[in-house]
Amino acid sequence: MPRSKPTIQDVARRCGVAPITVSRVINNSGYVATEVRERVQQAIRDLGYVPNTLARSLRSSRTNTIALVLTDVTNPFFTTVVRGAEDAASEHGYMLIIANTDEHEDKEHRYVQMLLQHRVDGILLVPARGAAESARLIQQQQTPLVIMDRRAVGTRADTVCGDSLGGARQLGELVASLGHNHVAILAGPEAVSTSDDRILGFQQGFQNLRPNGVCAVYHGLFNQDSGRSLTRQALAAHPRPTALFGCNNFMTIGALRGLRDANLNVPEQVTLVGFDDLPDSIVTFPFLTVAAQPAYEMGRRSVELLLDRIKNSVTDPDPPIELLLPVDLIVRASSGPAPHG
Amino acid sequence: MPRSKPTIQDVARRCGVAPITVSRVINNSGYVATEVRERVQQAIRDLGYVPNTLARSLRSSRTNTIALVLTDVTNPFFTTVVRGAEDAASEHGYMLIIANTDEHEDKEHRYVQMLLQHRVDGILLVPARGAAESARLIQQQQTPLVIMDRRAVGTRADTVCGDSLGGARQLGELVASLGHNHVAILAGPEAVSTSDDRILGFQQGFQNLRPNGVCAVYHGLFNQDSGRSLTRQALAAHPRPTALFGCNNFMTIGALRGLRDANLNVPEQVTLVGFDDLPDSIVTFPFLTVAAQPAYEMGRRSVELLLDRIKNSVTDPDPPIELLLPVDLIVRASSGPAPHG
DNA sequence: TTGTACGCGTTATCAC
DNA sequence: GTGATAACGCGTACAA
Repeated sequence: MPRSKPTIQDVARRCGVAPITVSRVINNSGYVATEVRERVQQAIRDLGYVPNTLARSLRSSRTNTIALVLTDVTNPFFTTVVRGAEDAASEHGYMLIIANTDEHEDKEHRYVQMLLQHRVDGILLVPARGAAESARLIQQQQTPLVIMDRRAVGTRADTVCGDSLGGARQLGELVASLGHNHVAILAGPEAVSTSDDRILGFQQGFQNLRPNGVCAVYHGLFNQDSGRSLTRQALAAHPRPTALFGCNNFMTIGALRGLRDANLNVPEQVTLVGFDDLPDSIVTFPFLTVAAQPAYEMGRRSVELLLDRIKNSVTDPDPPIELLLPVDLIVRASSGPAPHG
Repeated sequence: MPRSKPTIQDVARRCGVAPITVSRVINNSGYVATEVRERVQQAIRDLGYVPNTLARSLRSSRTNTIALVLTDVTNPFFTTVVRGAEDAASEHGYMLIIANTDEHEDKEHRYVQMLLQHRVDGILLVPARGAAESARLIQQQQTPLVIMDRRAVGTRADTVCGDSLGGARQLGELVASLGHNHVAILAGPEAVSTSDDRILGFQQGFQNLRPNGVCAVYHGLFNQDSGRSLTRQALAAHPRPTALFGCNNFMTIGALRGLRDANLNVPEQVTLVGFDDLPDSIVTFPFLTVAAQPAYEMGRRSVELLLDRIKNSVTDPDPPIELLLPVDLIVRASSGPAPHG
C-alpha cells in the first residue's frame, strides 16, 4: 500500500490540533502546551512524518542548500576544497551540491542555470575561464556568489583565493637561489588567473635574483598528459632548462613522468617544483618541492563567507571581500642545486 | 531595488497571456501559437525569469536531485566514485548532493533525515556500518535507495559493490604463489563488509595454495595512521611476516610508511599488496600491487540503477538487484618472491 | 489554441 | 496557547 507521505495535516488530524500547532512543535517556535507538544511528537513518530522542506522553502524562499561548481573533483586539491566546504556547510545545516565543469564554460553555464532554478541559497564558483556570463546570471538573480580559487575578470564578487602570485614568487626565488639559469614553466590554459598569476609570480621571483636568467613559458592544460608533453617540448630547447615549474599538481606529476621518459634524474640533473601539494594521505614518498595552498581552509572559508552573505542578503551591498589565503613553501627533495654548466 | 525574482505571473502579465501559457512555453507542452511563444520567450529574457523548481517539485513531488552519502570524499576511491556518479546524474538532468559520514552512524543518520526532508528523489548510501537504521528510514519514506560499496546487513535494497571477495582471493593466491608463508592482513573496522570480505577472500586464496601458511589479522581503521601502526605491530610477530595485505588504499600507504620506518625494503624484504588502486593522475611511480575496483563505473552504475528505480517507483517492488563489479588484479613492483627462510 | 480553478505542504499574519 | 486564512509559484484537469 504505497500510501503517499504523511503531511503536517495528517499529524494535526491525528491529535486533533491545527497544522500550525504541529508546525510550532517542529520548529520550536511560538508557545505550545507541554502536553500538546508531547502528543504531537508522538504522532510524528507514529506516522513516520518527515517535514517537507520544499513547501517550507516555497514560503520562506530559503532552501538551506548551496552549490560548489568546480572544474573537477578528481583533482586532489579540489577534493580537499570540497571536504572543507561540505564540513562547513553541514555544520550550519546546509546541504552541498557539487558540479564538475571540466573547464567548459557551457557546462558551467548549464549548471548555474539549473542551480538557480533549484533556488540554491548561494553558489561557490570556480570559474571555468572568465565566467563573466555565469556570474552575471547568478548576480542578476540576487543569489549570493563567492568566486573561488581564481580571480574573476569583470565581476564584482567576493573572492577566496590562494596567494598564487606570492607562492610562485617564492618558488622562483628558491630556484634562482639554487643557481639555475634556465627554467621552463609548464603553464595551464591562458586566461585562467591561477595560471597567469603563477607564471608572473615565478618570473618575478626568479628574475629578481637572476635578471639574466631565462624563463620559458609553455602553455597547455591543467592535466598530467599536458605536463608530460610540455616537458618533452621544454627539454628539447637549447640550452636545456635545468629546472621545471609545474603550475598545478597534475602538471607537475606529468613533468616528473616526462623527466623519467627522458632518463633525467630529479633533482640531480633537473630540479622540479610545483604548485599545490598532494594530501599526505595519498602520497607514499613526500618528494616534491611545492607551494601548498590551504585547500581545506579555502573550502571552509568560502562557505563561511557565502553563508554570511546569505544571512545578510537584505542589508548587503557591502563592497566585495577578497580573501587571499597564504601559501606554504614546502621544500623537499625534488629541488636541488643547478648542475655545473 | 532588490525586487524579488520574477514569477511566471510576471511573465504572463507582461505579454498579456495566462500563466499556464507561459508554463507551456517553458515545458514545450501543449499547443502555443508561434507568435505567442516568441513573445513569451522574449519576455522571459527581458525579465530574467528563472522558473522556480521548488513550486514545480511541490506539485510533482520530484526534485531532480539525488544524494550520495559516503564516508569521506577525500579517499581517492570515493572521489572517483563521486565523479562517476556526478557525471551520470548530470547526464540525466539530476543534481548531486554529497555528504561525508566519517564512518559515524549518527552523522549518517542526521544526513539521511535532512535529505528526506529535502525530498531528494533517491539516495546512494555507503553505509557507515550496518546502517540498518538509515536504510529503514529511507525505505519507510519510499525513497529509492542504492547501497554502495558495502553489503547491507538486514536490508533488502539494491546493491552495487566491487568483488571484494574475489579480488582479495586473487591477491591471496598471488602472495601464496610467491612463496610467502607468513602474512599479515591489515584490516579495517569490524562489521564493515568490505573489510570482512577482503579478509576472508585473502585467506581463502592464500590457504588454497598454502594450507599451512599463517595469516594473521590486525584490525584497525581505514586510514593511513592505522595502517602504519598495525604494520609496526605485525612486524613484531615471530616469525616476522614476509608479506602484508592492506585492506584499503590508505592502509596500504600506511603500511609502506611503516615498512620504511622499520627499514625494510619492498619487495626485497617484504611484499606489500593492497585493495583499491590510486588514480593514475596522482601517482608518480606506479608501484603497488593491488586489486583495483572500477570506482568510476561504480559511481555511474549506481546512479543509473537508482534513476531506473526512480523512474519505475510506482510499479516497483521488483526484487533487489545486486551488482557485483569485477576487480582487476594489477601486479606491480611491490610484490616479490619470499626471501629465503 | 488559450484560460480558469484548484491543490501541492508549509508558514506569516492576524484573530480568538 | 491555539486556530483560521491566505499565500508562496507552479502544473493538472477541465472548459471555452
